[in-house]
Amino acid sequence: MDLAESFLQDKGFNGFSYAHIAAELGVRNAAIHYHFPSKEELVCAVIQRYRDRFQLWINNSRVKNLSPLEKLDWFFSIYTDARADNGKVCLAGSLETEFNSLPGSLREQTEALTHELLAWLQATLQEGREAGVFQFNGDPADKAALILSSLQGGLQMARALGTDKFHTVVEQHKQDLLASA
Amino acid sequence: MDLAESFLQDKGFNGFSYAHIAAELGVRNAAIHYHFPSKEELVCAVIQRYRDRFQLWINNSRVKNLSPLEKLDWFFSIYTDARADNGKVCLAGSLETEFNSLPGSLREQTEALTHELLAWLQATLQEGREAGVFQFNGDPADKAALILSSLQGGLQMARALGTDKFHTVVEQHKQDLLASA
DNA sequence: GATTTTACTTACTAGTTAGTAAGTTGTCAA
DNA sequence: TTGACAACTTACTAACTAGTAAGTAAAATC
Repeated sequence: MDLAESFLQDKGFNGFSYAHIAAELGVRNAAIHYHFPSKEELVCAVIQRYRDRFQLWINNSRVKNLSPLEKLDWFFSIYTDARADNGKVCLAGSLETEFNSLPGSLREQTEALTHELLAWLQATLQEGREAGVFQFNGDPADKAALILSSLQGGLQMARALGTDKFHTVVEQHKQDLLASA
Repeated sequence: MDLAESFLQDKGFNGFSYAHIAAELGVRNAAIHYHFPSKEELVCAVIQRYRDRFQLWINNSRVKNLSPLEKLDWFFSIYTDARADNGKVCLAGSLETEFNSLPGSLREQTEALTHELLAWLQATLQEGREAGVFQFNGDPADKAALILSSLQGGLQMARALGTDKFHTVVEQHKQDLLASA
């Protein structure tokens, strides 16, 4: 599952095969089919684990007790770390790009994951604005969609243009949110 | 080439084959290999055509004489139209997601295309700010990267969450840029 | 100690992939 | 009228794809 997740973020759903994972593990194709009968089930389990992990994180007191700005920094660090790890891309973003060639259950998982990321970001933005730390126009839900989409897109853009381009996007977001009215 | 471009935006580089194009055209695989010996050459030609088309557009007086706000609306409309056309995704964004499994020449093309999109957006933002129409913090290059990344990411997110989510992202950008200081 | 279960292996299938070689047909120019 | 060429076709290859069936060895259970 670690390898599947890594390949997903690296090459996309259509970019890796059982053979790639088997080779890396030093086992045969069939060994993976034993644990995950179909590719759909394998990737489904990977996304589910990713979702569970995110829920665990945001419900953990170590994140829950952070200030809005610290929460945002923590969230950004997920993407910065992904970028630092061989230019990996957000799992949700990778799946969305291939959404139209994805089996049904994976579309649902992708949708659910994206909703969960957005919901948390929206709540954090709202919390920060109410605390007077963040400034932005309009609905927190819209600003959350803007930020998440640009994080996902930024990771992809960084592959063509380098890590710096991604860091400036993150910094620009912070500058926009923290600019005094 | 039209079909290849469409498939690229729909399924990604690893998501379509010669057979898909041949079937749609009612010809055999080999007929496409006759015109484009390798998939790399086919996709390379598609990106080159896309780049040429963009250069033609931005150098055409119909776009060149537009106001900064109208230029921005025109740029956004490229993405809105793509979204409206069966949920297609930005060509640059699609290629960047699979960047790590792309042949060398396609990486260079993707890089060049992204640079050209960014450069035009940056110039337009700068022009708008100098004309007093746009307000934003920091370097126009950074704001351009933020906007482009969120357009690319937004198109992908819209696949999972629907067209509305993309429109709110576009509206949010306009609101941010036009907000009186 | 016998039996079941787990985690594999070897060996395979049917379908798809990009790509090639050689033959066919229609058009157009000399 | 001939010949060249463009645009295909049929027929193929080698590699890869997800997925399966049957066999095996070790560990856990009874």
